[in-house]
Amino acid sequence: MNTLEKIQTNLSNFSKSERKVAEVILTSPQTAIHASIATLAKMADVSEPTVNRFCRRLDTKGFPDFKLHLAQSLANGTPYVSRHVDEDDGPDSYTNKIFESSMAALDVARQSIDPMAINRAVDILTQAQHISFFGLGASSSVAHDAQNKFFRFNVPVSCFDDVLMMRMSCINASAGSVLVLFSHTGRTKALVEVARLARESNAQVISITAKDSPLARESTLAVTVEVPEDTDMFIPMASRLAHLTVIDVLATGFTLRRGPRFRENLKRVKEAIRESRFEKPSNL
Amino acid sequence: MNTLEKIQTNLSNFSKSERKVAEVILTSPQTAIHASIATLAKMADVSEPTVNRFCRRLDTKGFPDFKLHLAQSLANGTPYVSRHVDEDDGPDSYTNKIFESSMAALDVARQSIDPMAINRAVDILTQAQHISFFGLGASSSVAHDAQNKFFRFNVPVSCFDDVLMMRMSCINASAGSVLVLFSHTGRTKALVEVARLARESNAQVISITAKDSPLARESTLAVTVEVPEDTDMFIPMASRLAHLTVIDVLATGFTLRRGPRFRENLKRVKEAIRESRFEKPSNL
DNA sequence: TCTTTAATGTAGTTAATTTACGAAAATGTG
DNA sequence: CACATTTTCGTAAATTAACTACATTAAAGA
Repeated sequence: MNTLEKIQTNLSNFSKSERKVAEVILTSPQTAIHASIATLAKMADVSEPTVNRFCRRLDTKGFPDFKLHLAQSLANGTPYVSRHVDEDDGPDSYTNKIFESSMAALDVARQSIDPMAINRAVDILTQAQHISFFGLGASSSVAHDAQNKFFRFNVPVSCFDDVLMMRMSCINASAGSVLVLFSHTGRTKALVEVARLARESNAQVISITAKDSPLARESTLAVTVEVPEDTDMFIPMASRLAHLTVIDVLATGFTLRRGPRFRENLKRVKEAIRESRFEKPSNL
Repeated sequence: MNTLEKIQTNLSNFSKSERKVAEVILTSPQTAIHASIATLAKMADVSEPTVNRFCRRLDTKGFPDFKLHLAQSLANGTPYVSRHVDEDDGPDSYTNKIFESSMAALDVARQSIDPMAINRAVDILTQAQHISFFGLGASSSVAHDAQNKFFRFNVPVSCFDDVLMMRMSCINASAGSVLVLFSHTGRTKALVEVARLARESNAQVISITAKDSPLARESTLAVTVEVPEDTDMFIPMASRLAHLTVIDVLATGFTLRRGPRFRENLKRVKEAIRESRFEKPSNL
């Protein structure tokens, strides 16, 4: 709940003087955020510490912090909010809603990711002798994408979206093998089983999945991602986007770790594709 | 213009030290709004007055006022700016940059999409007797994802990431066939050729690609998407995300067109997967 | 009415921000 | 290339704002 609404709802819980402060803020919030604690106290006809206590009561660190929160709740220009598609939405409407929900989901995912986990994952990946990407169902395309990306790095990669192949691959895995498993829920039995098998072969298992999930527990390293999934649609949407972005992050970390000379290599890969394309007109 | 964008655009107008401050703020704006001027100065390795001058340069009354503006722009609409990853960025920094760039890219893509093209694409898809998804290279995983999604709709679908298979598939295509081609550039010779072949077989060709590209011209319907691609990295990143989101939009349009009874079907598909998963603890 | 507790204000303390000024760097000029 | 001028930046002092501790008052209960 945003701060302004919070003031509104808690109005009855405040003491007499605190309510005076609340009234002033609700009447002209724009003035409030630019006022000093002294000014505001005078406007509400209370003492400065009362204003301060009022702020603390709203779970803020103090007056300046409170102003920050208030400012944010005032800037309600409908940010990236996940919005549900309605039955009677037109193309224009549902297109926007879905794009906005996707952006909102990425935002949530971003905040939930632990950069240290990313860093450790990059550590492991850079030392890998072979990287395998595994994903089932909707995550199989994510795994394919990862393969495509890391293939460009001139690292031995493979990718499976088939449980039997995964299991066979695990048996042949060794200490230098790194497996990257993608699963939104982290509860797909077959995949959790694969993680266990792989670890029995001393391979390293990195999972991109949900926090505290069976898969996360079964992995050497879990990069946990929180994604708000719109369950109305019964189709995973946002989680793929988040996982793909995690791939981008890992790939970026990988290239950074390898240094500038390595990037020359990427350039050459890209140039190798060029001749398969039609030239762009003149302006470039 | 919001404060964060303003910092981004004026980056070149700042002096050396002010730019250091700008970098710190752009890297972690959330930290910045909660920091004191002293902390921020230390983070940017400049003096406190420099931070203050930086604030004034952005038409604010001073540091506290600046924080207020920044807080608002963080809460507001599109605070995300596409930013390049630096050589010496840490995991925290590049993770944020990439997520933010992705969000910014989706925002640009959203604005560039013509809802009427979406609508027509949905028209065509709902009437299809068979849908094939084609993509090469980085787009092959996009095509796979589309297949996975539309497969749930109980529509005959196929997916190819191999040119020969695509061509064979085109020969066998008929009037009821719909091909969906994914290509960021729209300049991949092989794919443009496939589009032509398909149309010769009277199949409908929908392309998700760049505006005014050879592929767009060769298609029955082009859903054109503009994506700001960070060419520094030599790896396609944002375009896949945008294309996947377009898939989501098309799939959504598809289900809406089919009506509520159709969505019951999706629910059943989802429930069919359930038993392959570990139960979630008790709280749900 | 007295006691106890909660609420509020006063005054002092601490912390943060801003200003004034001077040094250093950068830029332009003879 | 030396010198002058302007811009940039930092140090230190001054100012302002915010917070704490404590005293006082009001309210509630016995």
